[in-house]
Amino acid sequence: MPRTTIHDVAKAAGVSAMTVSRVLNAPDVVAEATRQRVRDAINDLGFVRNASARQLRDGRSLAVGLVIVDIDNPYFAEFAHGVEDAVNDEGYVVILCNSARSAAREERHLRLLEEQRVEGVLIFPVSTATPALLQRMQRAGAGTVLINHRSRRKDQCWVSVNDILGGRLAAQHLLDLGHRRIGLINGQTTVPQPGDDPHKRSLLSTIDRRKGFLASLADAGVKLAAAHDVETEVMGVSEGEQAAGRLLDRGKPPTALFCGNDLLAVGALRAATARGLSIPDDLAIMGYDDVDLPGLWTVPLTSIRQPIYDLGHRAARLLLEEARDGASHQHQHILFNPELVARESTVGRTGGQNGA
Amino acid sequence: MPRTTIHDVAKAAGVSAMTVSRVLNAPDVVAEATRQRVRDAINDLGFVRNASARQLRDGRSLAVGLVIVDIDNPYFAEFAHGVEDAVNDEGYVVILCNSARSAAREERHLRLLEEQRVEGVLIFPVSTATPALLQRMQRAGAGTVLINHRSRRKDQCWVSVNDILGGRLAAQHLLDLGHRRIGLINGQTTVPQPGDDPHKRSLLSTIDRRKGFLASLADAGVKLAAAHDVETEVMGVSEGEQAAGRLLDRGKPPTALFCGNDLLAVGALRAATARGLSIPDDLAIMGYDDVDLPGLWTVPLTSIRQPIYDLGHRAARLLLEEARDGASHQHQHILFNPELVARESTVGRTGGQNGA
DNA sequence: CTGTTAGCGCTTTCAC
DNA sequence: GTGAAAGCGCTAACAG
Repeated sequence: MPRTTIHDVAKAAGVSAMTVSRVLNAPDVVAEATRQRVRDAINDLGFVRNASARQLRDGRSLAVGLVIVDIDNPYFAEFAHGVEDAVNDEGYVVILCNSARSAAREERHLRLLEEQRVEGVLIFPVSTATPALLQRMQRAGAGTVLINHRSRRKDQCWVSVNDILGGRLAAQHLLDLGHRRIGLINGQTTVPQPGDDPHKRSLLSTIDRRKGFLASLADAGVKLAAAHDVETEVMGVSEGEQAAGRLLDRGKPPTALFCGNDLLAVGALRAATARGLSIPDDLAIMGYDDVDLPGLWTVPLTSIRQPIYDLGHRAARLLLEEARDGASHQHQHILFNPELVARESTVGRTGGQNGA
Repeated sequence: MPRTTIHDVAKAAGVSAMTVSRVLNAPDVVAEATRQRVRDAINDLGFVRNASARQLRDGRSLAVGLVIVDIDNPYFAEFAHGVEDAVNDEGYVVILCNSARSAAREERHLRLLEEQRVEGVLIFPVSTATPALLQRMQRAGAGTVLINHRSRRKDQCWVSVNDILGGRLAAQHLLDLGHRRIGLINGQTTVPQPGDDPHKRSLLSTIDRRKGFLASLADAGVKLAAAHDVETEVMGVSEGEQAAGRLLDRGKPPTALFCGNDLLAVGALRAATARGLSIPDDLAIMGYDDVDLPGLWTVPLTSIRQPIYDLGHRAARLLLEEARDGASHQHQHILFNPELVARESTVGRTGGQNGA
């Protein structure tokens, strides 16, 4: 059952293919009567135009690629949501690629996207080879926007959240509450080297959160004790629980704990609760990301909120802009500011000024 | 900066375009020396073949569409994960569409997918107009697989989870524990009518869970009191909390509660805890879906697990199969079985046989 | 083993 | 206002 083409429609309406094309793309230049006849034929035959053919004709593709790191992480779902909304408004379609932190998968995906001649690529880069691959696509006219990976190069757009500021906000909040013995549980923060196994590389955001946190402590003349400074390989609940346990079972435990993401913080809450500590009186705990954790109702968690949906939405618009501007495009670097959301896990039941 | 084409490569390697094409698609039929020369040229020029052109040539598209209902729901993320893995293995790409429960968006997405000439569509249908749209795509050779929507029609593939069985498992579990006064908190279960506002329509899965639950109670000669049978418009935590509150504050509250999904169950846990009830001694609570709720550590929740990733993986493979078979395809209807995961919220600290 | 021809469905350009 | 021709990049079918 072959597809109806523009020529079938033309024949049915007694016009040329060109006229049908015009009805589709510039209806106003076609005479009213003709236009109606063509429209009827389109409906009768159930004609749907072929994107491949249009694309082949004029290069553009009406699709953008989105390469994320972990599809099961709600963070990326929310980001994807923002992207989808933004590009659909413009009639584009999103090709979803889950790199799953594998450099090999990421490269394969990029090749597929390149074959598809997508208008652009939004990517949370994993592999160190990625920027080079992206450059080829850029030269061919595609847009590229890196997310949460402030590239050293000035020749690419990126959109990111100011994690240094986020780290500062966290430290400042705990300092304001009077804490002076503050612990840190975070992911690994060795500076990534080009040769590193991508699976093991530290995320820039993790490094920056620590950096901002330490800077604010230093400003206040407060020291982070080595014993209160723990890093975990994976930033999950059980790792947070173990790390907090080690930290709490030592001589002089901290009175407050900043965790590099919310899952670590949940683990810490769990360890503290298991030890009979009262939150936040014995130990204040805060996280980062402000992820929605529907199960977490016993102790609402103070966190640093990132505007994730907005990040996705803005990045997608930037991408389309770049793809349209072509060579004349000025690469942009957009930095979103995170904000503190104070809840019971640090301020107790009384003072939830920002609580949700 | 125009793209390198197969002809540029041909010229550089001193062969015809056809030979380049063969190196790409059937390397063995090309002489070793020629093959190598062509490969070198491909690398030197950074050639990447154009999917639109191939597609236009032979109809096939190397892309499938995935239309989901709520991208922020982890359920769909896990499903998408399964789909992505399955189709990537075959060199396909996933076009992600978030209908957000809007019939209008869904229809628009389907049109875009049709224009893209995707090989097939995986869809959690929302609009009642959808089956008809899908039929046109089927006639044009695309595969279509409906998820969790056992179509009455035999002319479409579907993949689904046996929610009636799930409801039975839940009831049986609570009955086995000796409960006879059992409550139900569920989403709305009015049978959907074609004319209904899609936003208000009950999900088939919600209806089936109830159906199975009631059937097992009936088999055991146990009645569901009207006062213990509550439906909420939205299946979220706060709705569950309210519903459970109403149910618990009445005369003779149930000793066990089955909730139509895990979020409702979390709300119920919350309401019960707020009233000083001990779980599961004063009240046993169970949910459905077995979603991963990282924040929920105080009372691990008994639930009914759906093989969501597998569902996505299987559905995607079925889709590709259908697209390849063409007219000779036998439509398949696959029903997965859910399983009980017993945890503390019903069996207490001792007997977590399946606990995670 | 390799090359030539033709055409997939659409739209830009130029004519009428 | 409308039509005819040409070509986007690729590959099946048929030579050689």
